[in-house]
Amino acid sequence: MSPRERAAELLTKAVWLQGHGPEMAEALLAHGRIVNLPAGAWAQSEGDEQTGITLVVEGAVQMMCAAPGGREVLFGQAGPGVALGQTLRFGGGPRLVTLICVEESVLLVVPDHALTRIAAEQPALWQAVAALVYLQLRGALMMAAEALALPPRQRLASRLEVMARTGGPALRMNQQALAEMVGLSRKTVNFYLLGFQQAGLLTLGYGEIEVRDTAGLRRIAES
Amino acid sequence: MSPRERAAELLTKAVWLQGHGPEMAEALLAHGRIVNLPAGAWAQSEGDEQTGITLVVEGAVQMMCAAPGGREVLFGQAGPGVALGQTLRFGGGPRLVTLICVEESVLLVVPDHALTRIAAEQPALWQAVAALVYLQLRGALMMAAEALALPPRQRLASRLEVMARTGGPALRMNQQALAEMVGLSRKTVNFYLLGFQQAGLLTLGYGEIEVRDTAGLRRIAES
DNA sequence: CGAAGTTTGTCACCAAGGTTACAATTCAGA
DNA sequence: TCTGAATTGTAACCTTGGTGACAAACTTCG
Repeated sequence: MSPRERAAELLTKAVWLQGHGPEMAEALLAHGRIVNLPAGAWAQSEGDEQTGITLVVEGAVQMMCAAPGGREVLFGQAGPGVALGQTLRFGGGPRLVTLICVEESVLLVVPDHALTRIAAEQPALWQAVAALVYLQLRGALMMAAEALALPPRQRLASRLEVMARTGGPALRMNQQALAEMVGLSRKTVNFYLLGFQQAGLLTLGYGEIEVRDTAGLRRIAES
Repeated sequence: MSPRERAAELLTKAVWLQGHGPEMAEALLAHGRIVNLPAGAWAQSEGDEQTGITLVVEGAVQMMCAAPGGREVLFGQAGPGVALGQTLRFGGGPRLVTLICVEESVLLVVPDHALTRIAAEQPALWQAVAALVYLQLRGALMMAAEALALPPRQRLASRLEVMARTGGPALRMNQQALAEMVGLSRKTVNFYLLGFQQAGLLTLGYGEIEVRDTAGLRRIAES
């Protein structure tokens, strides 16, 4: 299957496009651009296309976010089907999220001006964009709440459960990256991961974590 | 000035409504409802009006969010001018944010069905909603990044700086609430606050914090 | 196969925040 | 004015996660 066909399939299944008919997905495909990127590449780095909607079609990207003090905080990893919406129009300031490919990836990029053009014919596009941003808001808020209120072990379990649920049970990331995502040291993450493995909740590999029992992880997160 | 006039003034200044002309603010006012609530009251608790746009006109509300384990996490406080958009349409699940008045407050509530009605005449409304949600997303992401990456002292300074910048220098909240918002114990927060006061960055009162030097707080947050 | 680089598992030491508790202060209402 | 509730300031003790370092295991590429 070609990347474009794959993107079309992902768009038809996207929650934020439900109820808008196939013509909107087609418009996004028509006005968007398929981008191939090698591992380690920065997405969204060229010219005015820094913002708009980005859909991960194949591969995986890490999501980084700027924090005070010039810190770049790794806060998540996204696989095929995940879309990100961002724009410079509202509120100004620099780009919110930076994407970095952790492996060879294919993205569908629909820049701001393309969105404007689509909206000229399909005003409902903004409703879909609002839905997309709202989904991201939900995720970000949950993450913030977890980071503020959950103790380390529960926090780790919760994030593993979320990532396994949204991106499949096989998580391809090393423990250093995972540690950054939950705000802990690698040592601590390793310690708890070994415990989870002992309990049969997951299997550890080299640069990989296979989640085997999401319900069990959720139970820990809620404890 | 009547609450309705005050709401109109706040709407005309709202970032997320810029570029949409006065008729959109008027429509929100016309289809919205002014609600008076006493201290301690739950906002958004009646019937189908649980979601939509809520604008704080007078007073102050605390924002809570559900975390795993039935925990309700206090993550912020909003004063006049702050708007919240949320909806049950996308992604399902329970309401994202719960509002509780910390003092007698006046809110403008524009429920989902009213938004739909306004959008029938002004399709650009969804663009404004997308902008509003995007503003919230920015805030939530920054909060998550801070919670994950900043050490306690920097985290506290950063949140104080943000709240002083968006809601005025006089923060009316006790140290217990502040501690929950930054994910620390009251003891630790009290310790750092006394240090900040010593450095002349703020003044502590009974249930109140007067920020005097936001630049200084930002310097600490970035250190 | 062999070498280089990455990732994991582990250690001892240490700093730092959490817990629990209590006294002092401030405020609100009778 | 007086009383009770809420809030702040503070203490001792203790758990727990961070730091820095290093060996072992794994992967990859020549």
